[in-house]
Amino acid sequence: MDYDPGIIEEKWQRRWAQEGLDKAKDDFSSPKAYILEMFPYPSGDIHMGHVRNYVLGDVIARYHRFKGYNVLHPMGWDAFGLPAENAAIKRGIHPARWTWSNIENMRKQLKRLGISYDWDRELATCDPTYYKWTEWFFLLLYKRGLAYRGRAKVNWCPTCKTVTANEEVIDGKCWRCHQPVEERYLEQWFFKITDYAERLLNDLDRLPGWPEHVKTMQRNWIGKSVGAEIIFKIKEIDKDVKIFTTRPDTLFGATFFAVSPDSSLINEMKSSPLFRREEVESFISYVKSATDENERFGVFTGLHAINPVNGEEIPILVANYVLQEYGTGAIMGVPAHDQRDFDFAKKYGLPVKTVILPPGRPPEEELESAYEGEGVLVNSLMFNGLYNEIAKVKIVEYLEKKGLAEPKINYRLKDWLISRQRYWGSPIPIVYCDNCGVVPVPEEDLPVLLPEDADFAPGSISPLAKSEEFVNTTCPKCGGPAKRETDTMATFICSSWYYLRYTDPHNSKMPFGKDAVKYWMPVDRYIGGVEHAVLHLLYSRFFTKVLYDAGYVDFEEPFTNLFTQGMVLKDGVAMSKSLGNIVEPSPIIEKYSADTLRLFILFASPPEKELEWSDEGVDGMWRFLNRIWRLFNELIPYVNNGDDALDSGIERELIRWRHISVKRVTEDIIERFHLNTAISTLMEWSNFLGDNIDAVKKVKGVILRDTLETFLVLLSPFTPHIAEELWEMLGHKESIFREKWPEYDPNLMKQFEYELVVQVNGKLRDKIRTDERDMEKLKYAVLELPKVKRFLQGKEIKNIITVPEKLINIVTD
RNA sequence: GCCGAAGUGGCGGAAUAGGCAGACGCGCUUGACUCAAAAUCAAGUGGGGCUUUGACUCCAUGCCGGUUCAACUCCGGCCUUCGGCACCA
Repeated sequence: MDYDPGIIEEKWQRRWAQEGLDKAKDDFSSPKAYILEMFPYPSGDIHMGHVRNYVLGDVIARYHRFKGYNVLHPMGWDAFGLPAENAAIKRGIHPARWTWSNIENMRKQLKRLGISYDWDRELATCDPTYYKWTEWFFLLLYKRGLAYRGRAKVNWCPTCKTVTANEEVIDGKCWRCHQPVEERYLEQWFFKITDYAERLLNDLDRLPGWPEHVKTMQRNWIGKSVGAEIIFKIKEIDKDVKIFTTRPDTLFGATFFAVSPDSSLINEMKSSPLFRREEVESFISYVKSATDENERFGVFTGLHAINPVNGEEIPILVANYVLQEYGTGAIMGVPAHDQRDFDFAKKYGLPVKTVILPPGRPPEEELESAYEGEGVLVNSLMFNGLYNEIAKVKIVEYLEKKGLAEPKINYRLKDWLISRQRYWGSPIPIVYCDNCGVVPVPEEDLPVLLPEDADFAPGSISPLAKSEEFVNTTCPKCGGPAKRETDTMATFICSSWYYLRYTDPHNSKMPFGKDAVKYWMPVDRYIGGVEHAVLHLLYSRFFTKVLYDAGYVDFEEPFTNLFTQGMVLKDGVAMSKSLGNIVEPSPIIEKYSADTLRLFILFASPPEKELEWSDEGVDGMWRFLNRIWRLFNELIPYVNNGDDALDSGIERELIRWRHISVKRVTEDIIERFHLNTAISTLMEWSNFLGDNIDAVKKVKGVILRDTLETFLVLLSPFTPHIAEELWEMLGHKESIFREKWPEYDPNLMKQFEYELVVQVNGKLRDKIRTDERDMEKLKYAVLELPKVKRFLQGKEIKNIITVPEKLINIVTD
């Protein structure tokens, strides 16, 4: 009988669903494992990246079920977002219809892969029963003072016709459409994630199960810098201006003062007759149109700032490299100890004043570049001779007493802009009333439903604003006429809490039940792409911390272990429509089988690395599965051999292979997550069986049965269908997935005879097979080996190194 | 520029605690089966040397050096590639 996966896979997928094998049990007393993969955006089809992500998760989930855990392994849809609207505009289909039909299709594709999800817990963020609670979260943040409306410089994507968060702008381009974004000043809704900057940073240290590079990326993004704010007086007008610096120790070296072209100080300086209005204004308009962003430009304003520590007057410049949105939008320029200031000073002929000297450098030496390292203070009056790290503190303390400075920590992280001027998202449950102002929609009135008949063609205003029926409402407070907020929420809000919803997906009273969350959370294994290292993963951590503070959960981090898989490549580059190098999963499944595709994806590369697609590699996996099929068909009749069957060395070998393989596969799955080597172990094992098939047929039935059954259990997380079919052919009525994961016994892994490596001066000279385990005896025996003798000729033995049951190294002079 | 990861056959990759470098798979070569092909099976496959073709020998894990009886593995320095951040004061 030939391996016919079309029939087998359909048969078992149906039966597993009937039996409910993959359902998580709401029995909160047993040990649990929450295995989660990042849910997909329902774009239409599952692609290879999804396959990799979900097959990896499936192996882990199935393994944990074998180990007796109550496993939660759910799937859902990150279903709000722009592509639905764009498709709607292009093809005249309603975003909801487009989305739901994509979900339908992709669910089918995932089921065809045999991924063991608990489909009863499926969710979609665009479903009102879900986004009701997304709105609830908005209100929670609003109540806690973490959601506010503010005017700020924001990123506007002209292609997507909406604003985006800083996290969504990569190299000045929109994360979704890769087009350049524009700056706009707009009033928008923000989440105050900066309130959590310190905790988001510190708690990374409590996540040993996260990859270091992801934590580093988050640390960089949060961008903490410790320093001080120092007040400079403007000489010509009566005005104090704060600057932020991480180097207060270099304060005496400040030779100029600079503000950003967007600084409000520029306006205020106009009151002075000395202000060089024309130069400054033409400079600003020049800088705004300048294309070379890396070139530093500046212009003297005509005014001066007074250094608070020594009363020195230094010129105030407007400089394009001073950022308005970081620190205070003003800096002190210390050319001697900051490379940017140094380059700028050289360009405009500003003085360079050394105030920190590394040991051994004469103070009069002219600098070739800024010295940014440690040293001792000079030219700094009463602080001279202090080590700079100490001076940092002393100078701030000195000025603090005079009310001219205070220690300050700045973060690069900015508040999270969450408004989107688009239709297909969760409404923001806010009402504007002429009498009462901004009024949150009461919880009992949730959800604020998206109007179905909205004109969602994007324009300069949100599509919801064009729906009279939606906009016009009554004020929940005074009952008077009021207007609804017409922006929708960023979709990253929907995905910031979905992992909580899976624990209790049908709860109509709350976003999740306390007991369910307490039992299932945190997620034990979270698997997904590294592209969410900052975005989704930072936002989710933020949400969890807010919930913790509000008393809804008793943990502060949602994902205990995080795994970021590598990308799937074709011809060395990521698969993409524009390159036309996409390999679709479905035709591969049709041509071979789901098991073949699963096996290839797992075998071709370790999970964290990039995976290069190979048609020949898929062929190889297909051949392997066929070999397994034939091997089992040939051997299964012999599992009924009696106990009087031939007892030969092969039995010992079979037992040894079994225990070694169990150990290797188990450790590869759970400790190293190297599924490629787990599979190669199974290949080696099956090669051994195939190479010795005539002898294997003659062993005792119990031993053969144990060999075949153990093999199938180890194989089943990777290729569940073929394993289940062969399991049934071995006479089992119960599913293989109700089995226990096999144990191994190190004593049974030992070879009676083993191979001893013999080296002379660290070079391999011979190998001998022996059952002798006493290394002292072997030490002298190997000296008599002819090959060893040859290399010892005329040399004196200085030492003999032995590694038990492994190696002997003879060292000569 | 700063931070992080990685460099091993023709290719994907293995070597888990410093102990046989190249497991497993792909590809390739040869053979068997076949009218033929496919499929399958068998053998071989890092590079070089040979006036002993061998149970031979030398070289080889990005480069240079070090530690060690022994280094893909540890240490120091460099090179390259990829990823992240980037006028963040």
